[in-house]
Amino acid sequence: MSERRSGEGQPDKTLALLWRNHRQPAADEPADGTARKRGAGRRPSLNVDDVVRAGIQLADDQGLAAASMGGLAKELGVGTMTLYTYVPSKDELLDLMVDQVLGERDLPGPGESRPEDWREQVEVYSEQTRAMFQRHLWLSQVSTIRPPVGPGMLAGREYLLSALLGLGLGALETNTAALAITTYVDSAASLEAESRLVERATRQTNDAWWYERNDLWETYFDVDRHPAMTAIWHADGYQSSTREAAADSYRYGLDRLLDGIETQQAR
Amino acid sequence: MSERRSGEGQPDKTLALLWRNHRQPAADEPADGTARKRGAGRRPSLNVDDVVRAGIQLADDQGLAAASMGGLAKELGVGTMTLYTYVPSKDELLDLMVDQVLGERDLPGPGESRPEDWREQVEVYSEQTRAMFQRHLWLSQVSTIRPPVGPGMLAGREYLLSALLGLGLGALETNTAALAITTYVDSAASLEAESRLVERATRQTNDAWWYERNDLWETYFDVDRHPAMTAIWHADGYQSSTREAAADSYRYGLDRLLDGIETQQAR
DNA sequence: TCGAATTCTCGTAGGGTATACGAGAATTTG
DNA sequence: CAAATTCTCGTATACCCTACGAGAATTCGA
Repeated sequence: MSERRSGEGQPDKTLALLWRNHRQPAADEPADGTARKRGAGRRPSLNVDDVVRAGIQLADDQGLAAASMGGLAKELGVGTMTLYTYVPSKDELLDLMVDQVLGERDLPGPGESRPEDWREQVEVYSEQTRAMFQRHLWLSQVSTIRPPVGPGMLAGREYLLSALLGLGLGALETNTAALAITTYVDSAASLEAESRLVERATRQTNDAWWYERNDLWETYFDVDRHPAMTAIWHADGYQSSTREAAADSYRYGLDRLLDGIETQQAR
Repeated sequence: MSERRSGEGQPDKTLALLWRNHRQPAADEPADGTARKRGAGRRPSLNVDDVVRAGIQLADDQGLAAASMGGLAKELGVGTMTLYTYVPSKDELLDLMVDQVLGERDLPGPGESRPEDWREQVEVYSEQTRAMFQRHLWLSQVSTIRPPVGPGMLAGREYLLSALLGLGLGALETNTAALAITTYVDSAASLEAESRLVERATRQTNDAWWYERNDLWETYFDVDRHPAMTAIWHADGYQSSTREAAADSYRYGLDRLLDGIETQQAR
């Protein structure tokens, strides 16, 4: 791996793989990387979808680290290097896995029925994205800086933009708002998933982890240096459950963000 | 490493290391893990701060992967295992590095001068945090689910809470709002840093990366399935620079989030 | 029917990672 | 000048990804 998920190879091949099940290129060329002339030569024992599916399954069940090329090959009952017949590299496989699960979100396409209120439409995006992260906790460990530009990712972007278009904000502001919302929603959902992952890996709840550090407050905490925290503490501002606090702050932040965007409408 | 940064060891030792330069425990016990009785025995050639400083430096210059125990030891001119005299594990070293840079943010403490407007105070937090991520890009690769509970982290939390206290929102809502703000600010700053990191590692700007994928639009993009994206495109809603788009959306999202929180005040 | 061409299969080898263990070196104390 | 104490660090283990190239399977053309 270069450093971590670059997608360096040839972009053409990568795109062909990502869009392999959306036969758009009407040209007679087989677009390569997905369809072969099926003539001479040994028959393949797998196909790309098999590998992607198995990768997702393994990462779901045993964590992203278990979805190594070696582990995956063992799972599929082939030699490690055989996988490279179907997928050019581990990075590209990860791209395929990510776009696959992005596409599994149940978001209405153009023309399909959806809530009337734009805020409720954004809620749908938020809930579907959170659910996706919960189903596939390993997503929280994957960089999204250079996302797989496949059908799954594009469908998500399309839906969110379509939800905001009704606000009549102007093209540039609509796009900016959509970026801000995805930054918030995707990041918060990712943190939620990462939290569960850590709990699973350490076999310790985050509440228990904090509890273990309780003598911090007696031994090291200096009340004079932390008057605000002390005030909140005495006013019962801290919730007992880390998970609930995170969920509440997520909902609160999203609602306030949408409040703010709504106000721009009347500007 | 267990899986990724857990902080499993004994919490007492970990806390003693984190707070090693804040001599609070007035008891005669040397709190262990940081101070020794300095009697018999070979003299140490380093101390904890040396190791932490060198770790930060190396991660800044060559990336987090280069700051391995082996690489760090070479840098310091000692054997790899020597480092374990000063630091119990790689995970704990990372905690120390993180708390160190968290503490480097220039945030006014209690009683120190600061802007009057609460929004400007939040801006200070935002800008200082962004600058920190830019100085130490590797922070974007470190999990914050179980942060180092040291002086640096606590100072940041204290400052943000103190900025929000003036709003008079009630203890619980104040805390929830602070969590929402850190989620947004820290995540966005982290994404910004990660973006630069990827550009550095691949020696390719993100704009160039997108440009390489331009024939997506001709070859695979289906206008009928993506009317909203198409509309935004035709209305010049897309910016040419990825970096600028991210910066704009960051500022926009933070402003709208604070708008929304401000409205709650009058409720 | 039988090369030739094509395509898939996968063992080996190389350069990384963190850290448990235990022997040896350095220093002070009695 | 031993004994006690503390720091130093080589070795060994078990992973990771993937370049390379030899071998196996299959079909096509003559």
